[in-house]
Amino acid sequence: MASNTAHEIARQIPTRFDFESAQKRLYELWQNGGYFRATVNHDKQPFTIVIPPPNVTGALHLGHALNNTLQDILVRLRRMQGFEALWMPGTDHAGIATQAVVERRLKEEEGKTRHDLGREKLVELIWQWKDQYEARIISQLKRMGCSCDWERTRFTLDDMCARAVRHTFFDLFEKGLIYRGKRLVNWDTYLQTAVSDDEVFNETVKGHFWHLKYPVVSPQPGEPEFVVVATTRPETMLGDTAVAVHPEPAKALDKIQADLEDRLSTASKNEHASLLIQLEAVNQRRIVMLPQLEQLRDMARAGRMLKLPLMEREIPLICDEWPKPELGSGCVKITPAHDPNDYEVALRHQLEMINILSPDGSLNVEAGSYAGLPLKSARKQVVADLESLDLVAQVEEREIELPHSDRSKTPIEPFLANQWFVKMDQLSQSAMDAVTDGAVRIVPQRYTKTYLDWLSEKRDWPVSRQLWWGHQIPVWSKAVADTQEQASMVKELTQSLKINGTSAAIQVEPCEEANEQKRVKLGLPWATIHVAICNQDDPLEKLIEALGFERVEDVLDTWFSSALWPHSTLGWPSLTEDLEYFYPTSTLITSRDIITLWVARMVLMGLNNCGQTPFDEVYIHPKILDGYGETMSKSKGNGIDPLDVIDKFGADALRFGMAYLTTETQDVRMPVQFECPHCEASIEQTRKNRELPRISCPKCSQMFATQWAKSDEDLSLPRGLVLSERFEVARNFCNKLWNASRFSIMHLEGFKPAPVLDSNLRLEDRWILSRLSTVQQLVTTDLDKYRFAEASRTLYDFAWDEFCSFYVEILKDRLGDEKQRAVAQRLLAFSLDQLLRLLHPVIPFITEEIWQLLSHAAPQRGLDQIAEAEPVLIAAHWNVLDPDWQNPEIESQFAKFQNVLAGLREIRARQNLGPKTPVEFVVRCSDQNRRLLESMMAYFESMACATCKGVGPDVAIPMPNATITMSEIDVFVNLTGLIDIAAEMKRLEKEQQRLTNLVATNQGKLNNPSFTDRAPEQVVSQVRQSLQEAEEQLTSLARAISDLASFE
RNA sequence: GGGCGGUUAGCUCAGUUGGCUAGAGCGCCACGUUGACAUCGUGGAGGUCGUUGGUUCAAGCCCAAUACCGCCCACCA
Repeated sequence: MASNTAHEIARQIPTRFDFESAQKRLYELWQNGGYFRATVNHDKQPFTIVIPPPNVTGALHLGHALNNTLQDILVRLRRMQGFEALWMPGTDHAGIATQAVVERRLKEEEGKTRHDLGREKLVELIWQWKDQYEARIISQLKRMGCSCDWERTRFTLDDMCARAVRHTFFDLFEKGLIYRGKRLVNWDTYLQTAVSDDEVFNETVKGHFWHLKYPVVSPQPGEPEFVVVATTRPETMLGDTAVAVHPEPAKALDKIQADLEDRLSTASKNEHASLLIQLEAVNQRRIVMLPQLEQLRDMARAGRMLKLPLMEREIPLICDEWPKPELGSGCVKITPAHDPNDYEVALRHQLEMINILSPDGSLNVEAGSYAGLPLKSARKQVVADLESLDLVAQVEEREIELPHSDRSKTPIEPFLANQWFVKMDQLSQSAMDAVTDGAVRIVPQRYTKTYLDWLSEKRDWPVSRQLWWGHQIPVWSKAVADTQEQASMVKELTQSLKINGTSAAIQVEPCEEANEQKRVKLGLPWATIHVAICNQDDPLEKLIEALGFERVEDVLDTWFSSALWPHSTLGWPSLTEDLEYFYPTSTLITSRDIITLWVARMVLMGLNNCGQTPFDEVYIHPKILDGYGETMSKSKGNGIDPLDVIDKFGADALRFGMAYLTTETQDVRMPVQFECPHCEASIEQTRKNRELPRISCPKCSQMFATQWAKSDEDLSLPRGLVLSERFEVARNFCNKLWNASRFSIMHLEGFKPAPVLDSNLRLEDRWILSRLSTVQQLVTTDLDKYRFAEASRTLYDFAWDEFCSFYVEILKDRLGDEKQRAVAQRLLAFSLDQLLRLLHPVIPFITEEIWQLLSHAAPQRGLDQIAEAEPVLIAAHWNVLDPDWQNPEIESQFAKFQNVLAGLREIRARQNLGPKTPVEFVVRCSDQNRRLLESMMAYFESMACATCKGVGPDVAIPMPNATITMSEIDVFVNLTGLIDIAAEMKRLEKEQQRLTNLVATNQGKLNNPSFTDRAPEQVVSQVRQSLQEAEEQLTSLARAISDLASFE
């Protein structure tokens, strides 16, 4: 640019913000400038956020957009406030999820399973996948404007995290807080791994309820020939090792009855009926079933046996409290290896546990002739065989809640396996204390209950996964045959290898089968010796492997490494400067579904490893749902891609939209629309059309494809974007800001910086400064308290309704006046500067762009002190304006001007006057108000095309007129030659009605002695004042009405 | 079964510790476009705050009951 006059610069500013090119350019400007970098700086206070690491399974969705927008808003705010702000980025290896995705692709594309590849090859393949998706995720975060310190980017499986994982594992192992045990696990037969309870969801499916008859072995006279048991999974009967009956059926029924009666006494009407029905059922059962159950109980006590059909095995009838006498036949078949409750029963009664399932979901040798059959066929076969033996008493149709794996979406089979656990009692307690003591504060507070309830169960955490993708458990194990071998092996390890020092530890796990005979019969070892090694590639590994130890194949649950995230990313276990300075982190921003899985575990691991909680505060943000209140997901087709929103509306609009929606409630609804790629029409998404591969646009009748497009024909169609109109608000806001700034900069031609003298400030200047200062304070406290929606709303209203609609409009006049221009320019540059700072954390791109343009036109600016503007807004200071500028008196004076203006505009609209039709008016008011309004006269002209012909207590009232009455001010618009009397009369009468009602309610209040006696004095006087004002206005109005009537 | 949210204008949502006439955006209606912005401007219509009862001088807000919608946890041989 040869001559950089402000006007020329401004002329080059397009009327619309070109966000696409600006986003790229500005992001590079920030990144290359090193503004995202955070380093230890003891002159500053640290502010740290660790990103909830997104899974490397795929792309970011709208939930991520929300989560990361909020984090970036806080980080940018704190950076501007002068904190050393660190936002630690990274991704999560997401064990099961990622391996599942890659395996599925391997199957689809090459028809191979992981076993065809082998562990090493598969892991290598997943690393490639990870690189690709990590890059994609990071580029998405960058496109959103996230100001992470990218040089620190971590991955939960990188060397730094691996080191932290091994140290943690070793520490817990050494303390005896990690152990191996045989447990029923949720077996995913598709992925062939155990999944935790948290990775299981229930789905209601249609199923059957089979009632099976087990013959009693040599029944005595009077005894039944069969015992009936019911099951939804008949094939599991092959692994039955007992049938149980309640030891005290009568007592149990009594208790149930007592409970029901207890509840009946406090029940609501609705419950009442259902309780009565239940009571009746218990009574029935007492009559019909009790004798039978007692008989079975006696048989069980006598040690009677049953014959397990098909397997021809004798199994005992036992007494246990698990079967509920009020349900079914009152008897339960016990399948210890395949049902969690039965497992507990088996432990109590030392029953044999027969696992009939292979890892791939087919039956194993324990299933006798059914071995090799997949579960489904086994079920059919078992039922058919039992039917042919007439051993099926009954089959019911029934809806069954079936557990499914969250990852593979296939049914879960309970399965007995060796697993590793973390003992939770102490650790949980420490994490509970951290929250109850206030060391960690959860916002909104209601979520502390979720957190505490879950932890208080103190259930041990199963941490092993039969996967290849993850941190392999650093344990080497060896079975020993007897106590001598055990002793000599332990001796060997401790003496010659000096294990049990700082870097390796031993655990001896005795065989879970206490019965020696059974143990030998089952071929189980005497004990297993486990050695955990702390450091990677420790030479000790080779040495113990030479002794016959084998490394545990399992990997750790992903959440194990995630739990270390706040300190592992800062260098723990080394006591780095970073760790010392940035830990504990300041706040964690996440969604509520991982409060237990992640937040709680981070707290307890942080306490265990660092002795300090990992963060001071946790903010839980809402979930985004579609217009039907359903969660968004790609599999439903209602997911909005944040990149589509960025492409269509810009990153700032995405961010503003997100912040604007972040209220205190649990969920946010976002109606979803397709956008026709041909005509840009917006088509409301319904449950039906969101499942279609192609949609015909109702506006232009052309077809477009959706994410479901599979056929070549559909794929050849252009794809319709999935968007929400809720981002339009934000886009429009950005546009408004852009154009107001464009106007401002255009009018900074000839700008000369100089301090603005107090005497030069007009009412509107004091007003905007008061508002700016107030808004700055409001926004700061709102953001401090995570009230993102309120902060955004305040900014939106201020920027649009006050800065644009009033201040800029008013300045138009002064900018056009040579005498006033210089001061007006200084004020305009200054207030825009202030506004941009306030908006920057939420909408960083557009504000930075305007900042740069503003600095071209007005490089030095200020109010009382002139200074060079900071070169980039991202590094500008947040607090500039003195709170002393806040002035309620000025604001209320300005409100009078606004009211008069609004009144004039309303009359114009009512009289249907074009914007250029001039009108004249007079104002009747006190001298004080006269002085106030006189200073604003020019603006009535410029903003309402209205000329004032007189103002004061004794002005001559023009006739005919239109009147606006307000407190202490009456405005009369001269309507000679213009008047639509009927319209004006209608308006006046409506106003009269409103005031009459107001007078009536206020009078009613004041006539009520209990109100005047009991309400606070302030409230009473407010009502008195309101009444007085209303009455005065009513008087003026009555006069105006009669005048108008007489004119007619 | 236990817990947690929600129900305010046609739609999506605000509404601080109870206190003047319950607000916004979108949509709708009317008018308006040679210089910041039609992604705009000005004005307007539109609400018995889910229902019932209670506390209070005063309830969208507090209490109790109830209906519906949603989420989480547990359990169902």
